[in-house]
Amino acid sequence: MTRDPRPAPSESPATLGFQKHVHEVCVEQVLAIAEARCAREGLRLTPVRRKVLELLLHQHRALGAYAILDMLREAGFGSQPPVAYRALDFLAEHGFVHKIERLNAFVACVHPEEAHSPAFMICRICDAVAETRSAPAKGALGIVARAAGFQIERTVVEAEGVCPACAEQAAS
Amino acid sequence: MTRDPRPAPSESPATLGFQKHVHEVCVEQVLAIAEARCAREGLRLTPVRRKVLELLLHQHRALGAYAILDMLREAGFGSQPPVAYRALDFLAEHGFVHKIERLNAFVACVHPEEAHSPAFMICRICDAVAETRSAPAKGALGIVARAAGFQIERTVVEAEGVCPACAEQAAS
DNA sequence: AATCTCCATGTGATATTATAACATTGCAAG
DNA sequence: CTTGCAATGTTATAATATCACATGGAGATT
Repeated sequence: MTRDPRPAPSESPATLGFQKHVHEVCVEQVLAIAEARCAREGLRLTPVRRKVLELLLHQHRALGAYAILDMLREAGFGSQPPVAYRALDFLAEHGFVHKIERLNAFVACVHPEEAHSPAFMICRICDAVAETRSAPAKGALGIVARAAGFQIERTVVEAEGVCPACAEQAAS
Repeated sequence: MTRDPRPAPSESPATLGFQKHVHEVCVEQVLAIAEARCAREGLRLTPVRRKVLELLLHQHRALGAYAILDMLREAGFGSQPPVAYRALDFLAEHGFVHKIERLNAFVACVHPEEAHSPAFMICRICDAVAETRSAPAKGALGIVARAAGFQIERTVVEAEGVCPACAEQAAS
């Protein structure tokens, strides 16, 4: 059993940054942006890669590589781990998806137009993930790093806690 | 082969926050603090747990659970994964060690006197890890989280880059 | 002292996450 | 056309992590 047993974050019109929104629109928009950027930069958004991005966009939550792999198999793609990992590597390398280190899982990026340092809020109850920006290198950490002579190349910023929907449920 | 093939961070009087220091002193100090705190709070710093903490203190770098397990075996303790993971769980739960999510590995905490939100600088060349404090919930992320209604319980802040020693070596 | 209880440890088995290595395919530049 | 190259497919295996159950030891209870 590689499928995730947790409850999906609320209903299908899910949460983005934990707010309601019309889901199909955001999926289409981001896919269009991704395609445009690939065309512009000479990247190849092949069928597997596109499918993986699409699968992740339909969730505002993190999916493990093996959950993705199951879906790829169902969609008729190869069913061995490297198929999923290679697509994820490509997407992550170009900023279309991010890896959530805390969960060993992946989420679609919600603003792939440009490079950025993401930060995440992860609900420990429903696994919903909201992305926001961070600039840790500009803050206290950046000061410490400069003082120590450490050159920051990349940052991982993940906050774990309870999302508004789950907090409300718990209160009731 | 579960041992890490990377070069150790400089010589044995290693780096703490990437600065030189007398290593034996800091090991002893932290062990003493840990023992005092366990006594005060009724926690049991058993032989395995103490050994794991000691092993980690002798490195200012992250060690994987299986590297630790190898050393435990050599020291005559049990050699199955749960032995290492249980000791690490205990130590992490009480803040004596931290897990570096980016590396799936563990470091000893350098100031276990009190609860804190750690932040790390990880050298991608030598795997040295320096710990500092963070207060991400107080900064930009905290503002976003409050606005979204997200309750932060715990944060992961890890910066990856190049430590001063490795930068110098690369330059030469 | 005997027993009970709880927590820690030991151990075997297995689940989950990730990568190595190599064959195959398909497209595009020359 | 064929050569080269990137992507994909597939087999195998490595690395990380947990489950389940047996054993043991220290303090509390009788």
